[in-house]
Amino acid sequence: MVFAPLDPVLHNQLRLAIVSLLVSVDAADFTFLLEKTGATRGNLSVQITKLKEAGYIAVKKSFKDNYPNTMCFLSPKGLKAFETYVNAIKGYLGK
Amino acid sequence: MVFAPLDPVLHNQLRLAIVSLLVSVDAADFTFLLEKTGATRGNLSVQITKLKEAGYIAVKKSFKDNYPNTMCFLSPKGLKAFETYVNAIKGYLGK
DNA sequence: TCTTTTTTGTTTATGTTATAAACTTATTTA
DNA sequence: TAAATAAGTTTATAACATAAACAAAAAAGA
Repeated sequence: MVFAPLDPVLHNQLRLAIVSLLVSVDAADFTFLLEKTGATRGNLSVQITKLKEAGYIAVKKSFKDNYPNTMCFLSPKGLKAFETYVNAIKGYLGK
Repeated sequence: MVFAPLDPVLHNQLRLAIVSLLVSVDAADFTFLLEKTGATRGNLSVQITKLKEAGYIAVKKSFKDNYPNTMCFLSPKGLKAFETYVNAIKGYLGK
């Protein structure tokens, strides 16, 4: 048995949840992510920024119904990193 | 889809690897864990202590062939925590 | 026998991270 | 026009992860 390194960007509860959501929905705004993850706004904001800086997601800011709207999209790099992470951590989970 | 909280004791690469190993071998000494995980001695020492403090493993120190020997065993609490963690993180990994 | 190396760890130092609290800016409602 | 709501961002700080430094005893070499 070998323990593959775990991508530190994804080995974080909230960032992993965000990317996991984006894999299935392909686009999600700040409020949606807030509701689905149960995170605080501050934490969500920080982790979105980190995922963006890592190149794992793209972020488009606009206005929707007069309010700011932050839309997140998974990038190919993010998808690949997620798949790699999933395979890596499975090596830790046994059987 | 719901994102269960991830036990912070286990949501760490080295500690997860240690517990993962102990699930299958049921007893492992310091040197064995060192080789299997590829960790540094310092990091391994610290994380063994944390797992012990969490009550997830038991540690027996003795002498073997004139050298100190640190033996680690998974506790029932540790096994349960590991199983809970495995189920929890699977909810993040999709499909 | 003396000193150098090896073995088996622990302790410490420090840069990083995760998170909530505080703050911001604009909008709607009373 | 004041208060409340919406949608985020910035900042402060405690906790964490890790490697480097340290320690103590045993073995090997000279």
